[in-house]
Amino acid sequence: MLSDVMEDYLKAIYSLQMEHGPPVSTSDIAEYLGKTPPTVTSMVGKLEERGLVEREKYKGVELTDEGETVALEVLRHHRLLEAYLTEHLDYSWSEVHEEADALEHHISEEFERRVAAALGNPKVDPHGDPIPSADLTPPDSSGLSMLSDHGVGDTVVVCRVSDRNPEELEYLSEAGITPGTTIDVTDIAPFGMVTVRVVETESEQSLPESVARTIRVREPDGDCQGEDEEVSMA
Amino acid sequence: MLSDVMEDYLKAIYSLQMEHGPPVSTSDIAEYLGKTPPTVTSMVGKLEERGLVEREKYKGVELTDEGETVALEVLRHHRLLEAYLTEHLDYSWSEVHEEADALEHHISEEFERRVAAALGNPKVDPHGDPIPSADLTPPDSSGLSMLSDHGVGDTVVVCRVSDRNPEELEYLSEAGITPGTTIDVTDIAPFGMVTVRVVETESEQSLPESVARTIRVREPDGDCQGEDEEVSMA
DNA sequence: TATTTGTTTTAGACGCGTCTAATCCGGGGT
DNA sequence: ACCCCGGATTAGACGCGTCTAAAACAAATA
Repeated sequence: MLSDVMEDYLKAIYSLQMEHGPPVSTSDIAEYLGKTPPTVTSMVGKLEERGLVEREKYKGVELTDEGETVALEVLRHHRLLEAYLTEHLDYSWSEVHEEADALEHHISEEFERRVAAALGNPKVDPHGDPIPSADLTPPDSSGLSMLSDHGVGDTVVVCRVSDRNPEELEYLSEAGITPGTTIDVTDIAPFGMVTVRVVETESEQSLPESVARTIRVREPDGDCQGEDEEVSMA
Repeated sequence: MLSDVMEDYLKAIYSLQMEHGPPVSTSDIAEYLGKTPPTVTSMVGKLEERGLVEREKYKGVELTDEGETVALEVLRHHRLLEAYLTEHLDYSWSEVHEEADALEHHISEEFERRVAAALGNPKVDPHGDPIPSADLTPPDSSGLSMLSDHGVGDTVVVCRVSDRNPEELEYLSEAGITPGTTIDVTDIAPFGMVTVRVVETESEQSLPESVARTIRVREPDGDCQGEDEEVSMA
């Protein structure tokens, strides 16, 4: 049986792989999880023994298929919980992440099924992140780009925002930038500031590039890979 | 911050105190939690250092007020979860205990509040156990007796059944013995078997004395201390 | 009172997950 | 080709929660 901590490492490695692709460095994992690099080295050693990651010393680490499956399972729990809390317990958009992090390791398969059923098997969570399906096949996230990769004049639709930072989330929520929102890029300052116009509210918002990098968007005519806008938000 | 494990010990000591009164012995705690006595001795030492229990060496242990408050908090979580799972996620009577045990340590105060609100602040869980109030004052369980303490001819109403054993719970559920049920004691065998007639279903059931001890009952005209039959069961 | 019996505690060990301090690569610059 | 520096790993420690084996104790019995 895997410990909660191991699951956290696998989830972290998965997320980092999604962002920068493998291999994932020791220090990136350490930073992501708030641990020291030696701690990570030691833990990664154990994950390797268990066949959950592949490692090349001094190079970095990559999930095996088995490791990825575990990560997807945890992620499924996390995102189903986020959706459930939002939908049925009146949580706001920015409050759910922490709660889901605490619960994701401790729910049974039965609970997972019932929550999924109560939600009607949603495909995305309230942040727009895809919820891995029950069979844990890797979701496909092609067709999405980072808002920060777009230039002035581009019009895009928001698909996902990162759920890692509650303040950021709060801010975006205030600004009306949520999954489904259409935005125009109106200005890019040289010092890493992106200004956008939110089409729905006619308001302009400036975002630091660090935030723009966490916002995934698609072309106006495209599809967020897990299109299913039935999950509401507060 | 208290660990999950410490919370489990406090909860166990609380339950044992409810059953047999203080002091609670090392071996009873060990038995209850499935640990060895030396493990319990060591843990109890830590709880004592933190002021959560009072201990007399070789005698036993008793919760301090602070320790009791922690136990009640955990118990509140547990029982709210049991009620919620039964009410909103379609769990059956006998399935909820394990799930609640896994989750009780990991929900936030916010979650507790929202679940309580979603249930309409119930006073008892599906097994009939009183849910400690939000202010964590000790619930009063006077007026209840054990079914095993009654004699032939007595008529009583079931208030609570223990939630610790799923099979037992399953059996009682089948037998129609649930909180609110009225039963007559029709026979007591010398080898520890109690036979009762369930008034509602007109059926007779025989129960080993060990089970009869876990069923709390009241006089037909009395009140289960947390009377509030709005929590249903499956 | 002396002994036996059963429970409790002490002693010592182990794995997990974490840390700090020290050492060890390896790639980039001179 | 050499050195240097930043990131990675090893070494060694610690607290937690657990165990087994051995010692200490209390209470009942002879």
